[in-house]
Amino acid sequence: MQRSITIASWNINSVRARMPIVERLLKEHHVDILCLQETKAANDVFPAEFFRRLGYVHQQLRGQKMHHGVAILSRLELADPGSHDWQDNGEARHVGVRLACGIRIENVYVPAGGDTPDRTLNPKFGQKLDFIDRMTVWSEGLREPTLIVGDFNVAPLECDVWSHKALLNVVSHTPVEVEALTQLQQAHGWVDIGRAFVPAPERCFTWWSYRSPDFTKNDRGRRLDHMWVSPSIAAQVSWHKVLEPCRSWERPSDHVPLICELNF
DNA sequence: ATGGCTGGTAGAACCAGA
Repeated sequence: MQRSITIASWNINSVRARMPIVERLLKEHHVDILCLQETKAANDVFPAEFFRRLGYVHQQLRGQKMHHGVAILSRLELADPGSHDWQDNGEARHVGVRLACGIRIENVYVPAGGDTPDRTLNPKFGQKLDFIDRMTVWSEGLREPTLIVGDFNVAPLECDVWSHKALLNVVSHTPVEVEALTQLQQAHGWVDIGRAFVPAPERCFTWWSYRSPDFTKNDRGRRLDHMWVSPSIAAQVSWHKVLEPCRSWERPSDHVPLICELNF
């Protein structure tokens, strides 16, 4: 068995629109397992053969037409695939697998939550909070060593956004979302790999809006994407990076990849 | 100046993202 495994996570914002830069990521970085979110492709139009040719012959696809969709592409064998419906409406937002070493990989796309941070005015915001609450209940019962990655759509710390004050009432950084994510983290003692390797208050954004003509100019980023690991295997994570340069690649996603290595 | 853009799908003065 391999002594180490490299795992990447990327909200790709349409896998079919990003095939050149996905290929670039996989060729420039040693990635054993790639977790994608927002693939925007039903399974029958997912570019499975493209990934097979790159060596990612083990695949777990959880797609749907138009929106959402997640996938795990792997050079290593994947076992016991599963999918939680934490949204409770059938949307394709989670897929999980077990690796031969016994560790589970869970790949999640938490809903964005709409514009208004009030569940009485905006049902999508309530769905987001309920989604996180269902993940919390799941985490409370979790016994297997697990790495959970994905677009959590919450920037929890003050230093996880370009301006804490400006974003306090903006969905992704509101106190109620941060509280829900904190409860989720505590339910399993999840270790935030991002902040373990880039300690607060160091800048660590993973998303920049498309709306700015030059995202580097004002640097109005947020840390929405995360990798969390069970406390029992936290010491096995040897390094972690946020691949910020990918935001400047041609025809980019608005999110950048996260990558970490697990040792045995 | 948190939408100024981007994608999918339809063929929209659409929807969604966050």
